[in-house]
Amino acid sequence: MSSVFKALSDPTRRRVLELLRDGPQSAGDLAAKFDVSKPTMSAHFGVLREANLVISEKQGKSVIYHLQLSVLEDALLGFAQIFGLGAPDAADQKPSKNQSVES
Amino acid sequence: MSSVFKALSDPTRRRVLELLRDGPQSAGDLAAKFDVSKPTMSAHFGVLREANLVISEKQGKSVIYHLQLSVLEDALLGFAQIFGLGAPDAADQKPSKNQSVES
DNA sequence: GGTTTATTTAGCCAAATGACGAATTATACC
DNA sequence: GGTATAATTCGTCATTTGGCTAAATAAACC
Repeated sequence: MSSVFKALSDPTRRRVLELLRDGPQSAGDLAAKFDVSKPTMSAHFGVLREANLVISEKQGKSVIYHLQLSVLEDALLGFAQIFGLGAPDAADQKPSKNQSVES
Repeated sequence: MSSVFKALSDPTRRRVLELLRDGPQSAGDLAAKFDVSKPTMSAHFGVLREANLVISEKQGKSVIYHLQLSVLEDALLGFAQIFGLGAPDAADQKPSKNQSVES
């Protein structure tokens, strides 16, 4: 769980996740979209993999990365819920925090 | 914005935010709840302050820290929304991602 | 003014992080 | 088998991070 937030703390890695939102991509295709070396990107992928934010699947000589949305969801919304945040949708005015979150 | 995720990447700092959820607290009172030295805690407070996740108010010889919930909300839910996450409350079954987030 | 109390700053250290180029591994292609 | 391509591992480096103790600052109290 801490590994997820650690992974999210780097802008390059957050960007990778955003790119993966549009569908699985190979390590090379992803790396091509960044200004850093491939070994560096590989290290970033490793951090994301270890946090289970992505899974990798070897296909031919490529490695395809898939986003694991559920892990991101659990971390982000799980943590948000601790603070009574989340679900800014009821009607369309924020009902603020009168939902008796504490007590 | 990146500073917020950076701040959230440390478990001690996340814990500080959780404690602050129950109301403002002095630096000393907060520090007493952790196993690290006060200077170390002061550095953590500095990171949280710089990310605007907390604000500090000097009161007598103490410094009172307040949680800035809105900043946490913007970062967490804002980022979650990029992925079509958020609001797991409609009725009570997750309607999953049929909300046509992309296309 | 001097002392205690609360917090931060200064200076240091070890470990982790993000970056690189070079070398390695693994697969495909001829 | 040999070569090209894709990705990772290795070794190195500079910077950042999180921790500490000691010193400095700030406010209250006698």
